[in-house]
Amino acid sequence: MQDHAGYDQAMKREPKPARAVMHDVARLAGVSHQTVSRVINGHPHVREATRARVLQAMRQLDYRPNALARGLATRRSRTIGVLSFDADLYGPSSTLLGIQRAAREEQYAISVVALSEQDTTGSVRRAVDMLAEQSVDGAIVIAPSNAAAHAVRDLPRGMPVVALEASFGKDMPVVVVDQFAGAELATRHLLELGHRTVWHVAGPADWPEAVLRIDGWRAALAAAGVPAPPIVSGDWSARSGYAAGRRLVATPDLTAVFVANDQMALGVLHALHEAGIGVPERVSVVGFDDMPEAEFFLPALTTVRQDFDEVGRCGLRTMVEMIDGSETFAAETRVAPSLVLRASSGPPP
Amino acid sequence: MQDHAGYDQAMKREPKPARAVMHDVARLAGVSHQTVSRVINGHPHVREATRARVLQAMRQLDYRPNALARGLATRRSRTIGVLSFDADLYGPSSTLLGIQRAAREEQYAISVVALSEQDTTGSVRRAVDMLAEQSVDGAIVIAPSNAAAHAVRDLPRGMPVVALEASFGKDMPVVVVDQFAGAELATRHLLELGHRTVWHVAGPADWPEAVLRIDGWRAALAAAGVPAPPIVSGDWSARSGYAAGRRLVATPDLTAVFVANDQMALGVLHALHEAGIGVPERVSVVGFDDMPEAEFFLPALTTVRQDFDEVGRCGLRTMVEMIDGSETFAAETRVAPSLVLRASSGPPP
DNA sequence: TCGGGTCATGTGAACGTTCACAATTGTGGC
DNA sequence: GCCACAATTGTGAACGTTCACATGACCCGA
Repeated sequence: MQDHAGYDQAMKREPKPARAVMHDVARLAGVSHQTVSRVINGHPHVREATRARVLQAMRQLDYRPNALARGLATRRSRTIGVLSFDADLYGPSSTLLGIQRAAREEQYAISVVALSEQDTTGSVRRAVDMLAEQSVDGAIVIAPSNAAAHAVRDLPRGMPVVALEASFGKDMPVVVVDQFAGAELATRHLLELGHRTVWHVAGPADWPEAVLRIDGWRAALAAAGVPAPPIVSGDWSARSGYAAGRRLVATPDLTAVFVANDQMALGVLHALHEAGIGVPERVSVVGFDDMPEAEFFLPALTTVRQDFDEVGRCGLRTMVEMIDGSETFAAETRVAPSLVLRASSGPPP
Repeated sequence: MQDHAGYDQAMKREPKPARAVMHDVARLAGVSHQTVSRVINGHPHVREATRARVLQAMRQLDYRPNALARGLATRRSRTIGVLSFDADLYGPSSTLLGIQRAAREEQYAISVVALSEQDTTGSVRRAVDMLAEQSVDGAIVIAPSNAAAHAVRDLPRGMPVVALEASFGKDMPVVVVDQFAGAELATRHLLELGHRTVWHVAGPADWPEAVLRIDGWRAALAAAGVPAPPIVSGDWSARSGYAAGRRLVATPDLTAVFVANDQMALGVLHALHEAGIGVPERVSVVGFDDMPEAEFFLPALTTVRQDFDEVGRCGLRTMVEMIDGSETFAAETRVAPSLVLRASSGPPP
């Protein structure tokens, strides 16, 4: 045994302070490990004096419970997995932030896996496996595009799942901003300003969000008895918005454009400016998202505000409710969008 | 015991498929659990036929190893904690993305805690505690501001830490973009265009990054024998940039501004436009970051490009090296910035 | 004075892995 | 035909919690 001790010491590069465990606390406080456990978990039936002694011992040893061991015993990891697609876009990334903030309040840890459109089925599969192996208590999917739908199917059966900003049928709770209503709002606003029709720069066709915005736009036009002009599509990036804008400037009767997100709207503004077309004097532009920068575009962008932070928070709250087994969680939470009026929209020339 | 079985069944709301564990696989394959473990971890000395049988059994039972149990036994969680401050800014959030991508390649899980400037010492402390309890193998701090320095101190001693985009003294590895050089680059560019002097809109004074950019700007001016004009400060937001811009337009001899980030630069552009000052005809503007939108500002923004994705990747790689105990990890990794020339800078009027 | 309850605490067995150490079998050289 | 040694597999004890019970001590009403 002397030898063994020697070996141990030789192996230790630095004499690590060797984290205190529950048993150490118990010994120091003169109680059993179970009593310590009770104190930690706030069980009743612990005498005040004992509790104090235990807490004192915990402080003295700088004890921190080991979440791994706890998770193993309890079959709850208090960790929620987040599967995030296209996390480089404004929407998904701020939704993620909302989730994180809410998680911290609820004392849940968040394990994020960021996937992108280009990920192969294999890599998505592996990412999902990782979440499963970590035995997360549930998964939140920030999944605007359809690619995510596949990923969801690979999650272990019986694991609670919440979808954000998209719905994959009726088998899981969903938190969404009402895209349809938002698009209507924007389009109606332009029509009410007196524009004869409203053009649309859409997002990728395989994103439910993009489709819903198209639908809302169409509905508003239809309600006004106006035929819908052809759609120009982009990939959400400012660059693609610029490309779309270049195509639009060739349109003779163009006076109003509803762009499916702010970044593309920026590109459109750029293209219009380049073509010497004044905004809003000759063409009005309305965006979608209300990213913080939108207010300082040239001109300041009229846009539809989505409260991503709120979406994230709601998503996490719903998740926690599912985990806690209450049967009362909302099947669908709708966050209302709102129109933010700025300088980029005005009456037609 | 019959009773017990009955109780069990009564408790189960849905008959959950009861995740297979290593022992189940072992039984099905007719080997011991240890052999299964060996197969999973790719140990040598397992007969090919046995390995095949085990793999088959794993597939058949849809077995996934339990990372919690593994972590408990092995004292390695294969999880890295990320402490992110101001994750709503472009820089930190894209750095985070780089970390995540790299982590996935290295098969590490990422546990993120997003903190903001407003977080009280207490809430930061609790966040750090959470990471510690999860027994993360190490922590990466995306910590531009000084507030983070405190948090780092609370991490358990002996836990590997890497700081990104900031340095807290010499006790931990650091990955940074050379802010000083970037600022010099921008300032020199403007001077070389013929501007007599260059004004500066700086970030908050308690951010090392902001200070380094100020230093680089000053150094470039000094090298040209030009006295530095007074600094205008913002908080990185476009709004604060706009406010700074409004103050700048009052300056009579203003011909060139170096703004400490792109979002503030957007605000400055807005203010200049509002005041009827042409860019770059009358005033040149250079930003910092090169966010994707910068190319589509009006006019397209000349800026200093930081490769945040690379910073994140390097940070994670360094972290993994530290965890693996190789003594060869870099104490400081410098990522070089580069100047991106666009339309917002030109010769003075 | 006795039973039946709640309070306060302790004991040992899970949870699902890996680790340290056997134990058993096969292989090649002499 | 025997020995040293490697290859292959198995056994039981960790890892640090919580859970299910068991055990006393105490209190209250009959």
